[in-house]
Amino acid sequence: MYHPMIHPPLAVTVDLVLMAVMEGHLAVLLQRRETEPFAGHLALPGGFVRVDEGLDEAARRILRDKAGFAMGEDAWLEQLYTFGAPDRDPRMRTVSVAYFALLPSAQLAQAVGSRDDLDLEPVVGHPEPLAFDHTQILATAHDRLKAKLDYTPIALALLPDMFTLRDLQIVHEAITGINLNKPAFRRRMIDTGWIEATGLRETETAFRPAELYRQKS
Amino acid sequence: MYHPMIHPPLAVTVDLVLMAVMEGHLAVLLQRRETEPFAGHLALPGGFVRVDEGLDEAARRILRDKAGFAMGEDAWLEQLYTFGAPDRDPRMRTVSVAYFALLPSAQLAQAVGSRDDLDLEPVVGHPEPLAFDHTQILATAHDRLKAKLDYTPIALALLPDMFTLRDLQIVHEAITGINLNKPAFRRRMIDTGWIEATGLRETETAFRPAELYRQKS
DNA sequence: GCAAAAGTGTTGTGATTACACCCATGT
DNA sequence: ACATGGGTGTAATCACAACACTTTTGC
Repeated sequence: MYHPMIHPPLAVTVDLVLMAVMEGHLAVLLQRRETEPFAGHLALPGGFVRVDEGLDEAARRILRDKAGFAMGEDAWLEQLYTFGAPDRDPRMRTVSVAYFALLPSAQLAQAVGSRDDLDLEPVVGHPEPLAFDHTQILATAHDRLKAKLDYTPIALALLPDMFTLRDLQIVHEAITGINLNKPAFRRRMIDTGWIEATGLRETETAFRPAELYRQKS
Repeated sequence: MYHPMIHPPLAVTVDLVLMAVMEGHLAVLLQRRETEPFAGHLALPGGFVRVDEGLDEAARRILRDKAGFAMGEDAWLEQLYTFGAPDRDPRMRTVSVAYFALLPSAQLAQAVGSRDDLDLEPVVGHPEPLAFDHTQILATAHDRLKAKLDYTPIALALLPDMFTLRDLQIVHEAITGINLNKPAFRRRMIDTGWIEATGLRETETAFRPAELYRQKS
């Protein structure tokens, strides 16, 4: 059934779409390529899957390499889609299992600040074309994020442990690009049961401080 | 960056979850294995991805091999998820890109009838464990199908070109396992805009014949 | 007390369901 | 005529959004 001569094995990679919401805009972590092909272009971070590690494991390893050890553990990480067009990498036939990961902006900013090769770019209205089929991968990740916003607590992965309802609304607006009605949004979020009030308040605010919420259970 | 010695390539396969609704029950196409490992177990049909073909292309080739040429073209085919645990195949490290495909029951029954090695089994309450991680792949496919039922016209892929609203309701009930209210279901389906009345009627029915609908546009 | 943002009450609308009923057809 | 399933009308419920309003805080 299986003959290596007839069915040569392929290179399998993981590409990572690591996103955060910074100052009201959805941003993605990119890496400037120094070698051909696509030298000088921005690309998603990625790497080869090792023979003895699973796909999720490989994705988490790459996440730790880019965002630092501490962030790797509790970040939202989810398989996105697998891209395998024969000509997607001019060097060789590769199949790339794309993952997307979400981090609070503070953690991602800290990780990027300490590295020269990493770059945060806006997801929407980004002018520069990415290397390989990474523009398509990024679009797929953005679509998936938009779709899951309404029926999963995925947005909470983009916020710190405690956050205000306004913070949460900003995250939603950044991802969908749609401005939401404040009272409707508040009640919709509270009704989901995903979050609970802490009893604590914002500090160092110019005006009335808002209540801090946290993820439930 | 890429050293074949350090990053040996992996075997990449496509596994196919080919489903249909037969007599009110969701069924899946399985193949009895004759060789080790898992000899005698039922398994999803699959095959290796060739170096010069894309993933969708490989999935469609396998679909044609199993269901016959004519069906391969217009069947619903969609990438499901990629499974790559290091020990999922005891022979070697393989990464399997799972696809799911949908066919009208008449077409699938015809394809299976002409082949001894193929078998249609119910998806729910199937007692026999499948080979490899195929039980998990099948469960993932069933979940995906349930989820997409409400916001895509995916159920129409399980029906012939013309069908009654009762047929469509049976398909929905078979997939979700939930009995639906007839008038509510009718109107919900018509309001989606996915289907249109043809003006034609069922024939050879014992009682009042129902109107035939077809997919719009 | 004023500005600014947090938070709530009220109403309207659209989607969906449940139930009851009428309609059309073959025997 | 009647049994059977197709198809429709009506009312109740729910989710959600829009808007106006009150409340709370720092200056």
